[in-house]
Amino acid sequence: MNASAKPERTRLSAEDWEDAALKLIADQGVNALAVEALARQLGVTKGSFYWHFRTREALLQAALERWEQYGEREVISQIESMPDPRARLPELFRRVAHELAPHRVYAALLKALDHPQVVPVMARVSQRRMEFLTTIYREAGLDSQEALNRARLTYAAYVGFLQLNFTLGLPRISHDEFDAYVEHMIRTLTPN
Amino acid sequence: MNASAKPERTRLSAEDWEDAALKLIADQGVNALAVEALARQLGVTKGSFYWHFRTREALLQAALERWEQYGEREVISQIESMPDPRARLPELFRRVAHELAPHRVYAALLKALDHPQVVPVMARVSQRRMEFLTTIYREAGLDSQEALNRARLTYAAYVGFLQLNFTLGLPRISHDEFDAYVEHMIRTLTPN
DNA sequence: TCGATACCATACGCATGAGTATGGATTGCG
DNA sequence: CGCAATCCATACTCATGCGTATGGTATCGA
Repeated sequence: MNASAKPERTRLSAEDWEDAALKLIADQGVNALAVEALARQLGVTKGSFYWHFRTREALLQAALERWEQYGEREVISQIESMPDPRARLPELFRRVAHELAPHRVYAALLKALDHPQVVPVMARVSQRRMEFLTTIYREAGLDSQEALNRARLTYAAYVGFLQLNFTLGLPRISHDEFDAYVEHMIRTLTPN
Repeated sequence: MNASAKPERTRLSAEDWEDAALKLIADQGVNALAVEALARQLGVTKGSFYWHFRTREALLQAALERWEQYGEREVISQIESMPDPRARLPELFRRVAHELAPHRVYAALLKALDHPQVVPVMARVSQRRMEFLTTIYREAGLDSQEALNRARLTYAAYVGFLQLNFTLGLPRISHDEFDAYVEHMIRTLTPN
């Protein structure tokens, strides 16, 4: 998918606009999603945009749905295929911690939870991830209630971390220190 | 301070505008901070505003500084005065959990971390709170490194919780279930 | 009481960004 | 080749929201 990134001077499709929109959202947030700005970045004008989309709102909607679909998927299935349930949590934590790039859109959308269009998307995505986490905690030995609460705690820590490090650049943590933090988190949040 | 909320028809001061601004920020976020909207809400027009402030930016700056000063303060000193260090963490968690109203501004500012004016404020506030948490963890028996990481984890969980429940309304948790969650969090994050 | 200062209303200018109208260029296809 | 679609540029309109100019009203001290 997407054969032309920027240099090729072929004509654009709706998907190109959606990809560019997601890129811009990841970089500058949902508020910065302006059609004329996007057009400049793509080397065209508004005239092009309004052929592919009826409105700016429609672009945002399409981009969000695109992100929701082709979002994670792989990570979940790979983790689920691991034989030892107790080994899944550490593996999940380390993976997510070391692949922060794909989470930049999520972090940006987190800051736009007042926007009516992003709320339902974030609600669905967060809900799915929470359920996944709860299942893993159950398989790791926690009872139903404990697993749910631990999943809430874990996911909150994940969300909070994104906020505090991506956008806000708290005392720019070093690479080694970050690894130590991840291991600390694993020890603290993994059952026994 | 502030003798007239809305009904009294006395004339306004700069502080009235700042309070109204903070209220609006807590309700609708930083983006919604418009001077004509604020003026309508206060029953006056722009003409009033631009007598007290040179620009919209100046108002935001003043409101942020006001919030940073008269923000928390009390909680920290009260917790610090508790004799038993091990009892401080549970008490802190329960207090924060049950007084979420004062944290609405913080939650709103969290969603505006792309705004250059709020970043330094949030950096300072978060930094202070983190250091406070780290100290408490040390006094509770953790060594330096562990205390810092545990503080990071705890504060991230706090921040994430604000996002997931204030703005996003994840499966609207019940009151009893919320208490259970808080107790679970205390058991999980408090040393031994 | 009366003038100076503090506070506010009205009426502007001006920039930005969404959306429309319309015509030109390019491509696939018969 | 040639004619439809498809894709894009240019040139507008329109609403919003910041900031300014200027004049009016209230309030307080001398």
